[in-house]
Parts: sequence; structure tokens; C-alpha cells
Amino acid sequence: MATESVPGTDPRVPLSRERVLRAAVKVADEGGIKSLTMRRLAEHLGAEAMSLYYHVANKEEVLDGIVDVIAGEINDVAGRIDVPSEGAGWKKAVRERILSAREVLLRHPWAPGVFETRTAMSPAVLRYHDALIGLMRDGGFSYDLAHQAMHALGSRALGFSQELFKPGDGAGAEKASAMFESMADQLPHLVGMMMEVAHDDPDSTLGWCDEQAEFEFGLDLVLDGLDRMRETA
Amino acid sequence: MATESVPGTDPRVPLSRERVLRAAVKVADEGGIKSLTMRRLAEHLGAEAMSLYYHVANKEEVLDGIVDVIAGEINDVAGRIDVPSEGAGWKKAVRERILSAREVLLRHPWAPGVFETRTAMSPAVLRYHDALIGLMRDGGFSYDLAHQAMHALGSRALGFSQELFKPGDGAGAEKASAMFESMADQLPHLVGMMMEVAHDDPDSTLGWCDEQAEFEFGLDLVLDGLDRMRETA
DNA sequence: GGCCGAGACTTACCTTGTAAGATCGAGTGC
DNA sequence: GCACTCGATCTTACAAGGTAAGTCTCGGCC
Repeated sequence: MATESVPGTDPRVPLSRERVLRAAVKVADEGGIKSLTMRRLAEHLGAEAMSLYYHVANKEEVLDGIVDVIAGEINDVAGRIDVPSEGAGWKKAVRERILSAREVLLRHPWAPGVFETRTAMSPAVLRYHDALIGLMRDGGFSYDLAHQAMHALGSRALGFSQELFKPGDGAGAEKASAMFESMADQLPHLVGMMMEVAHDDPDSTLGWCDEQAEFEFGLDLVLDGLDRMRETA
Repeated sequence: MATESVPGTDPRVPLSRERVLRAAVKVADEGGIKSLTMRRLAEHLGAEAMSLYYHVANKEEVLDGIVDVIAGEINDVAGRIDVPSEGAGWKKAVRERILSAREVLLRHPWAPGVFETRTAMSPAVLRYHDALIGLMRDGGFSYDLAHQAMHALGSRALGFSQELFKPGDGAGAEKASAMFESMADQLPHLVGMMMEVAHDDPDSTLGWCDEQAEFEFGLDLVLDGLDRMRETA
């Protein structure tokens, strides 16, 4: 096999932890997290699976790594925000920061699932949380209240929270909606709710939620509650 | 091989979807969700892996199934609650229901992770949500507000929400806390918060949270916000 | 007895993560 | 120029795991 400067493909770019992790994100973006296997990842890099193990200890470390990459991306976007966070400004600043996290995660739909499995201690995630707490401090929060606030926000702090029903893929969704219809009489409130709320987007049976609006509603509910506590403190 | 009535082991209890799913929960309870493989599950049932496929289509269906089993357990516990939900009582009723969900999930620590991956449409989960909405209706919620409320609660409605830092297993936790210390100067707020809040449980570096308290704090924050909206509606 | 079908078993294949060792190539000292 | 070293990559191989396909085994019924 002639190795000397193959013309078409890039000639021998060395691997590196950085390159491996960035490629992993790309693979997941293209084919979902299930498609991220060591072999496929290597293929994407023009290398063999085992070569990756020189740069990462194992697949777990790849997953830890891509969380850090994504969190870094979030920090980049959030870092460009420039709104005052002193006093009452804290709420807007926190809101913006969280919404930029969400914006990034919407570009990587597989990422929330990975974050959740990670028992996260990624440096970038730590920095993200630290900055959030900082904004609350600017708003006059005690550390104790900030601590409670972080828990109250939960996964919403990172820009996601479990959606109630995701339509999912074709076959499963079809069976699910059939099942739902057969149970309709046992679910009066759910059905009632759907009947009333399903006006704007009447084509899909279950995906009638404007997820962005729901997300912001929940976020604001929490932020408003915290703001009230902050004021009476 | 003599098949006729082996004395020690139970003599030929037939498999069934029910039995398979219940065994799956037990396996996950004992060894974590990673230990739930078709072969191990079969072994637990005194059968061969492939025999399970007569009762469930594939492993995905096992996972769907155990979500339903757990949700059924939640419904059983929640069904025994008997507090009035009319008018202002809604909040207590919802609170109790959610806390019993949490109680069940704490007995199955692997379950939240499975719920999250499920694109859930399990009958029992639907019934659970339906009942929650019903309680809100009793409290005078419009369907629209109830809908927003469900999203605001997010995964908290099911009795869990992502914990910020889980200590995890020994080796990982050790490396994580070393990394944390090396970054401490870049995380002033996080460190400040820990210093102040870490009084009650000073032995563990990171697991200083009373998770139950945090959970209830966030839950109440949301419920109180909703209650205010309900009254002004 | 012969048939049949539900339910369980056997075999075998493919994908995945990864351990162990071979190889390759750019420096480096001689 | 040549051997030696060592970081980086490739080869080979294996153990789990999910599951497709086919086989065996009864108990009930004609």
C-alpha cells in the first residue's frame, strides 16, 4: 500500500484527543448517539478503531469528552452575552444564559441524553454552573438560596428538561398513538387537555406543543419564584 | 437430560410477559440497568435467552415494559392517597402524588434513566399524568394552565429531576474531585457556595446535598408559582 | 396412534468494546 | 549511513451482547 501522499484524502493529519472528540460530536450529530461506535468514529477519522485508544482511555471517556465539548460550545455562546446582572438584572442575565444553552443543545439533540448519563464533572460544565451562580450572586442571592435555585432549575439550567411526549420514530409513534386512542376513555383529563390545546398545530396527534414556549414558561415560573424570595430576603 | 420434575428448582413455572417484566425489574434492582441483558434475565427465570422472545418482541420492549411496571407501582402507591383536591387542596394533593412517585423511584434508582430514554407512552405513565391533570382541574386549572404546569414540572412530575453532581463510583469520583480541586481558582462561586453550604455533612466533598430537601424546594417553588397563577385567573 | 401447535431450546451470526502485540516512521546518537 | 528508540498506528483476536432461523417437546384432540 503506497502511503506517500495520497492525493484525494488528506495526507496524514495526526490524531489527537481534540480531533477524536470533535469527530465524535460530528458522528453523533449525523447519525444519533447510537451510531457513535469506536469503529465508525475511527472510520470518520480515516484511522482504525484501536488507534483511538492511544488518545482516549475508552468509550466512556469519549462520552465524557463530548459533554465537555458541547458544554464548551455553550460557554462560548453564553460568553458573548453582555447584559447587566446587578440587582434585579440577574433574572434577565440568567434567563439569557440558559436560553443560549438550550440553543446549543437544540443543535445537538442527542446531547441531553448523554449529559444525563454522565455523573457530570466536566470542567466546562462546572464553569457553566459557576457562571450561573455568579449571576445570582450579582443579584444578591445568598449562597444558600443560589444552591436551592440550582436544584430548582434542575436540568433546565442546562437548557433542557424532559419533554413529556416525544413523537419519536415512525413505527413506534404509530403504535403509541393507536394505543392512546384505545385508552382514551380512561384518560379523560389528558384527552380533554389535548382537545382544547391542540388548535394551533392540528396535523400531528401528539406533537402539539410549542416546546420553546413551554420551556420558557417553566423557566420563568421558577425564576419568578426565586425573584420573589430574593426580594424578601 | 432428565426433565421430569427436578426436585430442587421450581418445577416448570411457565414464562409469561408479566413474569419476564417483573424479573427484569428485579435484575435491574439487583445489579443496575447495565446488568440487564437478555441472557441474564433468562437465567434468572431458569430459561434460555431466546425463550424470552416468545413473550417480548425485543429488548426495547423489555425496557418499555419495565417502565410500565414501575409506573404501575407508582400508581398503586399514589392511588392510596386520600386527600381532598378541590379548590386550594389541589396543591397538597399534587404534592403528595409526586412525592409518592419519587418514593417509588428511590427504590429503583436505575429507573429515571430508563424513563428518560423511553419516548414514553406507557399506559401506566399516561394514567399517572392523567390523574395529575385531574387534580389540577379539581383545583380550578384551565386545561391550558394545566398543560403549562405539566411542562413546568417536567421530569419532576415523575418524582425525579437530574441531580447536579452525583458522586458516582469510587474511581471516577476520586479523579473528579481531584480535577475539581485543581480548577478551584477558576470556580469562585461554586467553591464559595460549597464552603458555605457544606456544614451539615462535612465528610463527603461533593455529596453534601439533602436531595430530598432540594427536590421539595424546587417542587414547591413551581407549585407556589402555579398557585398564584391559578388564583389570579 | 397420529397430528398439531404453543412454548421452550440450540445454533449461529453480526456488532461492539477492547486487550495484546506487531509494525512503522521520524528523530537521534554514533 | 546505520542501528536504536519511542510515539503513534495497525492487526489480530476475543468476549459480551442482541437476535434470526430452525429444532425439539409435549399436552390435548381427532
